[in-house]
Amino acid sequence: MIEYSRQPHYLVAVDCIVFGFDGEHLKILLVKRGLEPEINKWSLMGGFVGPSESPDDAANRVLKKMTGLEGVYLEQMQIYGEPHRDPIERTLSVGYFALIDIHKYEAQLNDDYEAEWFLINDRPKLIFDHDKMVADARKKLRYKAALHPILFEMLPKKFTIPQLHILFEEVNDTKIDTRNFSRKITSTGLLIKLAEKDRTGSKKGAFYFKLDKKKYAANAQAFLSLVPNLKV
Amino acid sequence: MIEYSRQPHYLVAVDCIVFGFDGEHLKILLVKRGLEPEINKWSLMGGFVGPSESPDDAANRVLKKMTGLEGVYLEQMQIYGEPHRDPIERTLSVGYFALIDIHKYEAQLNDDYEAEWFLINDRPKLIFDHDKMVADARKKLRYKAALHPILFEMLPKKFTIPQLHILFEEVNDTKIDTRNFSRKITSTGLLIKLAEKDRTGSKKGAFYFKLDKKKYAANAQAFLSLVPNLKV
DNA sequence: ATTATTAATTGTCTTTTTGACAATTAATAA
DNA sequence: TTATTAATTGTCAAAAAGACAATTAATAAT
Repeated sequence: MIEYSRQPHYLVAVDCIVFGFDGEHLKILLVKRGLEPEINKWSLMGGFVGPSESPDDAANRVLKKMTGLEGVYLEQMQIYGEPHRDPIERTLSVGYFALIDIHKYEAQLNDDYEAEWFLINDRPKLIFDHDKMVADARKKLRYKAALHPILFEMLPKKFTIPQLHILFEEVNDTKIDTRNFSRKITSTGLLIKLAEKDRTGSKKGAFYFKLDKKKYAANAQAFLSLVPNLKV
Repeated sequence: MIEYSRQPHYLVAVDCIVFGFDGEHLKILLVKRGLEPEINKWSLMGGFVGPSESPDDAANRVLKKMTGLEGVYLEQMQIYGEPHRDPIERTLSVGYFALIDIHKYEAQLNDDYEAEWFLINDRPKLIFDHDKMVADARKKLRYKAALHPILFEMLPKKFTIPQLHILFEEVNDTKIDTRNFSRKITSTGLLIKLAEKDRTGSKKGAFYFKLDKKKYAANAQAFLSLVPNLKV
């Protein structure tokens, strides 16, 4: 008969892959680790799950602490639980990916952490199994974004179709036809065209759009097939 | 500065939602819990994660122990980590769902566990948050099965289109047009028609099919849109 | 003032896929 | 030989997808 008391206990942590988009490229937010082992090495932002919080709570707390942001789009990915993934002591980590508007993020000065954005394709080697986590997160982001309208989370409230287009290409690492993309994205009914134009990118300027919040909430779980020739 | 030693440690468990199909209805395999608290109450099959195994290892071990089956289709769902989900001591549980061919399962006599199949829609109340887990698993099964050819895992090696049809209807809790379903499922190229017929269900008999293993392996990650008017 | 330039926006056509719908076929039972 | 039952196959219209290029709105250059 199994008894609770005989069972081993482990540390449980969360690690967050924070994605952002600077208008050109997909980026992730990394921090310099503030504790041994591997102190001062680049790492995902993470922390241990406290006694009175769920892993989801912990992930939100960590994000708040390290980015200053609340109410961030956060999604549980999977658990990383190989016995020796942390060399000091067995620690299971719940991986999350987060999507944030890079412009909202104001670096929080903090003695323990220095956070910095890196191009997803040009980032330093990370500690432990964090490189695997990033790879998994990217895959899952691609999967999810192909079917659900979540990439808006990485754009400002007002955005243009060309911005959205580049973001989709960046996430899926593929070229998408402008005309077909435009048709698809507008046919979702999720976008509301504004009178204002963004004139920073071109002479003609591109119309701003915003999300139809109501329809977005209603369609958050809808499948939308937003990427052509989908193969994941 | 955070130190490992100060951090709290928790029990980590796995719980498996085991789905099966008897030819008519979707079923789940439940066990009578063999330890306090809630001893002898119906529960998902689960167990603690041992010191030298990953959660995936633990889930496979539990399944092997309680069903006698190895190499079962197993998929990590999410972590259940509310602080007080287990009244005795904080335990985080990794939820898995498994798909097995109900006919392969031979009840393993075991002092600690009595396993039994229940109709998914007519099952006893479960302990802790296990009812929530079942609901989540069902949702995820539906989601996954709508896009990936995984339901074959619940059928024998030789199966008929009508069997598959009923299974899809059962999982999605909806009627699917026979003709359209047949067209779609065969157009995947995943099925190989056999010469033999299953004569148990009708006078005419239905041709057996088997999976094209190679194509199945290649398409396991492909999107297939197998369910009409998909809304998840 | 006119023209050149640049990027945003819009449009057409064909092919493929979907969804709605019913007739035919292969066996056994009457 | 006919009735019965479930499996199998077929058609058509609508919608979606994919390939492809012309037009437009602005500014810059002449």
